[in-house]
Amino acid sequence: MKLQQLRYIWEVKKHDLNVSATAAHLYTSQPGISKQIRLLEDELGVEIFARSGKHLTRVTSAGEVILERAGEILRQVASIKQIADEYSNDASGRLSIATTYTQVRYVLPKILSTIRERYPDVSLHIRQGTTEEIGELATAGEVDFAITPEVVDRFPELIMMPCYEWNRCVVVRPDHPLASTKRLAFEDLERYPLVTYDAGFRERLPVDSDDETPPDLNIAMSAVDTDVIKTYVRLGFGVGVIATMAYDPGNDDDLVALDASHLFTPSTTCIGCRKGTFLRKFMLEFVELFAPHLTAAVVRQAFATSQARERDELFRDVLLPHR
Amino acid sequence: MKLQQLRYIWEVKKHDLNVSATAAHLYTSQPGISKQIRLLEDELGVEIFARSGKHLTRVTSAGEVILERAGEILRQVASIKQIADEYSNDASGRLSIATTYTQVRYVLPKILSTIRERYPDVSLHIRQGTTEEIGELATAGEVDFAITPEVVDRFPELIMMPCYEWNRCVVVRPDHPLASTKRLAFEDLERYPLVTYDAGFRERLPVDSDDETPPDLNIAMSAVDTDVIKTYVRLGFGVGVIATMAYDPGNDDDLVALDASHLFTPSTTCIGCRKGTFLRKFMLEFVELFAPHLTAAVVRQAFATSQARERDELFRDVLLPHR
DNA sequence: CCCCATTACGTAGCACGTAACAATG
DNA sequence: CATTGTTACGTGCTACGTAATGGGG
Repeated sequence: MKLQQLRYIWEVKKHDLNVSATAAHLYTSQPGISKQIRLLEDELGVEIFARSGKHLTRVTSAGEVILERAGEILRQVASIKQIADEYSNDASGRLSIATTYTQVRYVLPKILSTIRERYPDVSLHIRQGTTEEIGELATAGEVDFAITPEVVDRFPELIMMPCYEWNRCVVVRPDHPLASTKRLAFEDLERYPLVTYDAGFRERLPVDSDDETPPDLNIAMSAVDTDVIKTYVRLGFGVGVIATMAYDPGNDDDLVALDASHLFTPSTTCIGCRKGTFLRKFMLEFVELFAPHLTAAVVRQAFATSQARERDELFRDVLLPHR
Repeated sequence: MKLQQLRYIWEVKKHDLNVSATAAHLYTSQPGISKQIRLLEDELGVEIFARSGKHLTRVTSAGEVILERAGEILRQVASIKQIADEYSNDASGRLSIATTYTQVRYVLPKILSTIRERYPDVSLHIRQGTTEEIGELATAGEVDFAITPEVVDRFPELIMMPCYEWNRCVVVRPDHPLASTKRLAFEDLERYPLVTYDAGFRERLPVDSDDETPPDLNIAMSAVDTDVIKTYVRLGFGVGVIATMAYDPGNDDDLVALDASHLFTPSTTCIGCRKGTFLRKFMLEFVELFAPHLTAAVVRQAFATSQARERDELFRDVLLPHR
């Protein structure tokens, strides 16, 4: 068994069992991959991929389990390289983050600038996606960190750590009837068409209602991207509901922002990464810059705690003094 | 990075940094190992072993972390082979167990005979040791199963499952004053020298005393091996305290056995194996033979539950109908 | 008929073994 | 001086690339 063989089966699966495409992506020949897979299967005495004639049609049941382990091995190999890099040159490396548009656009710039200053030799890689995609990227080990604008617990391989709570605000054109409202009421929002984040992208608007009446909101338009929302608010499509941190007093003063923190339950932004990830110095610094209570010590402790419940307790204790 | 290189550094560490000895054990040349280790270190840009002159003196700090990951990789590789074996020929393979003398001698024979009948092509491997050694063997992945005569929670990598409770009995020669005792009292034991299991081997005798007075027992002799204890009881060294299951009515009728279950708190025998172990069909059958409530479904669920507390609850529920 | 995996074959690289060397205690 | 790791060197294996072959949809 060779590491390359494991890499090959892993990549072939990732490329939907297309060996040619895999070969192209790995800059190698396709017969080479074919051969190595066959050799591995011969050595193990089990087919990993089922073939119909000359096509790989599906992963066998044995293959499923083997691929899982292979993935784990490849991640460990990657982490060994990280470890080596850390000890040979702790100032260079790679930091990859998957998150949402709002984070990239409004929160990360300042933090990543600081990282760039401190670590000019660390290359930064950002990927955007839905909460679901972010979680999957981190689970697959394709990015180091997942930053989600909500608490997610459906990725058991990830250790998610709460960073900060955020609220929503309402943005309207200055000529909109709501523009002069002092304190926004929920009924105000029901009267006008809304423009806000995609349901499912972020969770549906979490309404803060004591009575259990379902909110009768009219979502006229939704987008994944705060700037798109603002644009359509500017065009008069309706009332925008966005994250408070996405209102930029400098650039957005052609819009009126109204606090809506009393209308919606606050959300919690979380940062997380895969269990077993080797955390490099600059990664720990990044996390601490992003959420000052998540010091290296706290993060290490969270990683040492295998039980989600205990981690929750840890974070509760750590967050308290920061509120 | 090659799998062999990882294997080499792992083995060299295991052989106390002696490359020559490692080479001998792996039936390869020692320059080959030296070279591969150097190559790996060059590739990673970090020394894994610190050298003074021509001797490997210690593992570097980077090496510590790397070796940990390397071990994990090697275990995953082994488990891939297990998986392949399971799918290609689920009736042949290897079953290795680390446990104490009493288990090997009095409990396992019947169970292993059944396994041998059902799976004549499965080779069986038993290793004996103290509770500590058993746990370490299983943690290192050198045996599939650890069977301990007590509950141990100091091996976080192991998933330990309770099997059955057992009590102690007292054995004496027929001419001993206690031989005709109807119901043994604790004071009876205090009057005579005792021969029992090594303290530390099994935990010290767990005394069932309502009053908190420390027991005033006179351990005249201790051994790891029940047969040794019996032998010395036969020679008149004193009163033997052994596990009930270790009294064999057929062979031991030259000794008188007295129930002592009311004098000592019962112990719980546990079986466990390393997290992430791929459990073969015959392994699951073995576990179920050993502890009928630990069916394949229960074991799988235990493995799927990462949190020790939740596992405890699971076992509590599963054990109830069996008591 | 195109796409794709397998087979065939040649080559370059490398892992491994033997032998000589160096350093340590 | 014995033990142990490193360097030097030769060889056989094998991974990989190119080219040709064969099956499926």
